[in-house]
Amino acid sequence: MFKPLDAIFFEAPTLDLSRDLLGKILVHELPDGIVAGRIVETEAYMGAEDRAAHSFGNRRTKRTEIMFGKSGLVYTYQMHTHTLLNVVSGPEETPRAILIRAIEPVDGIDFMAERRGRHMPMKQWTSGPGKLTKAMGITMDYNGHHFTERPLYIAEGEAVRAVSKGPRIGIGNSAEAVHFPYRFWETENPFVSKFRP
DNA sequence: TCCTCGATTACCT
DNA sequence: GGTAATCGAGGAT
Repeated sequence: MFKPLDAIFFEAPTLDLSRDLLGKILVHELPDGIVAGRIVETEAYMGAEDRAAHSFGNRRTKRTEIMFGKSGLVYTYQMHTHTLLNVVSGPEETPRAILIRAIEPVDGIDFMAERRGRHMPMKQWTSGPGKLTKAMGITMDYNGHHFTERPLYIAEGEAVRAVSKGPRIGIGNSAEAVHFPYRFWETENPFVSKFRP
């Protein structure tokens, strides 16, 4: 059914990879079945030169260590009460990452409905970085896992129709980096996260 | 040790 | 539009 992409896919330059991830399928294989969603929104964090990145100035700590590893690794971290999911990018020692901000549910609809609450409109199940990890059952335990390996991986999907780009969300205290156009999304896809005022 | 704050979300008014 | 939730990372002391 779904098959992990080869590791070479993740070796593209970070901004190219951010765009290439759109349309790909994020898959989580669980004992009870498969949960999968098509990636429709991403944000690039450009490491040493990017004030909004955790690894700005090559800051190397227990938390950011994984970003210095090879491309395609999973970087998860906690934001308040939520888990956020990133794809490590760039060669080793270049601490870049791509935040997966939204997916469009493809498989495991019942599982997602159960986890997000059956009364919530489907549009709101996965339209945000914290929402999609909850919907798909992705936890901090996957930090350091690789996206080419089961049970959590990225597979080929239906190509995007059109791509938009613009400034990233929620990085208000990042000086000049606030304006960098590092957010990518599929134009007019209803599962893209809403801009936060 | 102590303090501040966050790559968010949901619920309140 | 405002804010609580909720806790560890990161920097200051």
